[in-house]
Amino acid sequence: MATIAVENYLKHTLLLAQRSPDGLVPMGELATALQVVPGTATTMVKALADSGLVLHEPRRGLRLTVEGRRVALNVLRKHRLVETFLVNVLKMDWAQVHAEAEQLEHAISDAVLDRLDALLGHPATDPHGDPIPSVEGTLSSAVYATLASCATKASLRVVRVTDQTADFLTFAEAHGLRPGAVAQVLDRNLPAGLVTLRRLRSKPFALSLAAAGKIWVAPVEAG
Amino acid sequence: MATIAVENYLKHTLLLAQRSPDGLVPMGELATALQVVPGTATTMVKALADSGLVLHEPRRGLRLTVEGRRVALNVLRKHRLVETFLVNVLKMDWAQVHAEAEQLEHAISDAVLDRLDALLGHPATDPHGDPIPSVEGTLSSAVYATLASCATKASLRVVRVTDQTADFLTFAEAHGLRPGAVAQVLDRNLPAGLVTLRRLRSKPFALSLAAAGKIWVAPVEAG
DNA sequence: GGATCTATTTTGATTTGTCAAAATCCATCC
DNA sequence: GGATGGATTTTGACAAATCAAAATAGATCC
Repeated sequence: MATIAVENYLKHTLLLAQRSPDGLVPMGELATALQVVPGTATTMVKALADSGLVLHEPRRGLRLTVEGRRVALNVLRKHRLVETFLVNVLKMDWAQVHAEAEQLEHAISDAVLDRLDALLGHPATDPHGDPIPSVEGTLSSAVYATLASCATKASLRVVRVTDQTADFLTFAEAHGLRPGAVAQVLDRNLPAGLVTLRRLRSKPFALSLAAAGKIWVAPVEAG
Repeated sequence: MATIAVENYLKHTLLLAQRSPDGLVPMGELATALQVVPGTATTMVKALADSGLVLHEPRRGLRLTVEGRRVALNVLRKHRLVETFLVNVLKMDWAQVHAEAEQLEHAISDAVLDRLDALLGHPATDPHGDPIPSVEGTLSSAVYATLASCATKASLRVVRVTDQTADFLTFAEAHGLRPGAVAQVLDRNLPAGLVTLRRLRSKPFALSLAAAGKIWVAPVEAG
């Protein structure tokens, strides 16, 4: 069975590969994500390649094999279902649950995972709006507009918050910016790098373009 | 923070110390419990002693320090609350949950532990009847009679099943021998090493003295 | 097309936890 | 009171994962 370190390398490779068109992940990005020095990543990736979990293209990067992707998706599924459990059942603060899930994702068995999934009603996304991989190994890759790129004035529904930092999530929570919330962009000042926002019946407030880009939104639908 | 290995050494030391009047645990017992060779236990115990978690009395054994006991109780509390959660909430088979909890006990934070404890209604024992250490670090050490030592004919309530082996728990479950069940010892044949038992309205059945000694019982009380 | 810069790899060392097997201690037994 | 035997400790080795720092490969820039 994969060690905790192996699971982490594979999970982060999957997450980084998602934002790269060809699925090739540079060594440096992986090392940064895992908070190890580059040499450590090289050593480990070579070992993963020997185990058939990744393909290593020296000096270019790595990509997951089918088996590596399978393992990575299973870990990600555990992570996101655990987060959902911690928020929906244990009522924990969504800013904390990422750190908790980083540990638990390596400790829960597939049997427990299945029970949790059933208890939670087979959710499609976690509390941050991140898609939960299915048992069969499919992962939604839907792309949405963000508060930095969407049309102004229209009513929009928040669908995903793509920054797991506790500080950012606490800020978002404080302004009601969690999946399901409805808001509209009042103004976007590019030179100043500011977006002005209003939630239903609340006071307008501003946030940076960088922060706004982390909030994914969709048009509000009937019902 | 304590590593997984350290937590396991301390937890098993606590469990073994409970069945020793002076709290001294022989090296060999610890090594057997942890499934390591004796030399490994010696090495590790010396390291634990350097960290102030145990006292090592060379060639005699080891005992927990106050700090070591504190850590061990916290791990044991996690283990038993997780087992309770897995059985009571996720409805898992009580024969499986010990193995699951062995992993999870090292991955759940104190914050999650507190929420779990509240969700479960602050239980005093786990599904096997093993006492759950309190947040304050107290652990019931109540001793009961067993089906191998109790009076015959009297109605008795099962309070604890002290063998976490999946096979044994499956056997016990099949005969309804879980905490709360009521049964009476019909006969005890010492030369044959057999105990004959009957649960309310069920057919009598026999089990070995060794097996009977693992089932703890108390007099049935009114209500 | 050579100098330079940056990302990556290599090298050597460290920590943690483990095993195999040899050495040692100590209680006990004649 | 020395031989025996079982538990414990010591010794030397190893695997996994990491870091620091030197070496190297590639891209880029005049």
